[in-house]
Amino acid sequence: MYPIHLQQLRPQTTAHLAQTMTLLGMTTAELRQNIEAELANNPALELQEVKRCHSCGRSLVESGLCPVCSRPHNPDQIEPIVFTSAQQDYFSSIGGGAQHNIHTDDLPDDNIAPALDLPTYVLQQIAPELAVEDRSIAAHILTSLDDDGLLRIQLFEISRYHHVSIERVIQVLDLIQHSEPIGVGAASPQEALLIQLDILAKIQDIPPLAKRAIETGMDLLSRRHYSKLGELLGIPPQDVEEIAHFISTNLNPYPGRAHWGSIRQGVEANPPTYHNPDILIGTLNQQPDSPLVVEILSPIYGSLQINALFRKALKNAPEEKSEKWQQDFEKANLLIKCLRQRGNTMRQMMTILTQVQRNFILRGDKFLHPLTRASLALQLDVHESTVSRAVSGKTARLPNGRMIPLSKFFDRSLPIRALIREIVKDEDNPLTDSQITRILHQEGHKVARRTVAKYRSMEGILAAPTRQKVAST
DNA sequence: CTATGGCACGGATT
DNA sequence: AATCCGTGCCATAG
Repeated sequence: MYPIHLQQLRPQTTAHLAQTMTLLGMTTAELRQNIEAELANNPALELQEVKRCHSCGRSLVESGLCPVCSRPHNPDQIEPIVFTSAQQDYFSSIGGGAQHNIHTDDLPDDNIAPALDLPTYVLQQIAPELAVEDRSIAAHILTSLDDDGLLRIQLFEISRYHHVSIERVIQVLDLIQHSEPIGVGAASPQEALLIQLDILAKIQDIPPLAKRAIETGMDLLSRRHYSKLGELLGIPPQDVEEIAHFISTNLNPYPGRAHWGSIRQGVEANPPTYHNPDILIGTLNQQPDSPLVVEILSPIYGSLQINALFRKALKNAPEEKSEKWQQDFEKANLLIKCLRQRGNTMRQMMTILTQVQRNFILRGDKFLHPLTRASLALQLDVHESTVSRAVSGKTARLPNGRMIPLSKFFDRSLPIRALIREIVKDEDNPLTDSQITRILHQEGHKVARRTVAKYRSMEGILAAPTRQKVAST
């Protein structure tokens, strides 16, 4: 149905097949570790580094404007960033200083950005605006972020450590807080919300009292005591509800946290994890009807190839080394091939996924198209397990900045859960599960009453009798 | 008596 | 083959 012609590469040997499978099952971050390990102990493998734009991570051809992020490139900005030793360890261990972009001789894959973790990601954005002297301050701040992307240490500690004025630290921090994900480096969830709100206010209308609600009624807000909050602000509960809804859909108190959050039995049970995206999905120039742009992030930065010297040496290798070298050579070769294969599979998969799930990506949970891995495998003409592996563990960042696990594309229950959320939101007085079930049936969703109850609790919605009446009748 | 949540079973999915 | 998920039945809470 969909024209895909990327099928040229088929695994030929069992070894090839096996390794392709393992690589496919890996996250970009895991893969990076693997490649780095392989680079370290296989002399046949060589990495040709590529200079990259610090703001968007694209490889750099010449100076001038970066074609992607349209910020000025000039060679001065490309100099390596220097950190104190501890930070340097950190950044190099996560690959911040050395991200590499795979490509092999005949596959110039240049529109692949490196996979980043939070500190590196932010750093790259602010690098162009960051004075060289301030880099160590930025690094200090970024390495001190907690898992939620919040800065829990005191500012004066930083200023004292670097012997600079606190104002300067604040300047740097400000820069950080205003980059993606907006609000990173805030001292508290509250502050993060305020920053986000501020920025949002410049782009669109926001509820007038949203700011005061966050400032004065933060804990009421987070505990969902809307009626009390209403009293505090002097407005009816419906308005509070509206504000709360606005906040929960547009703002994120934990900027570093992946947004898909823990949906387990009502309460947030499992600790939220921050994942680096493996895939970025974006829209071209914000136009709603423009095609979706998909980037499959590459684990390394540079091009991976067989070392030419090694190749030469292999031809007239000493007898006792010959076999070992040959092995190394084949291993390296295999790795490169498999990586290419992996990228290929991912690309094919994402092509279809973005076509099928376009509405979901742009318009939200309600529009998720029911899809199983099996049916996708059929379209791609690959084995089901291939799709399974390609999906497992991977995460994607949507155009609106939300992070979702790739498996969400296959979640049957999602659209129905979204509907339930909506139904309950609009209800006048609490609807029982069976009533909700009836409404869903009218909408054409066949689900059992019991199932509705499950979804409802998954969404953190209380049972009907416990739910407070919203309507002021 | 009604609405819910727990447990467990079977079919689908991976 | 293992796991997940929807569903039915039943006990219990209101």
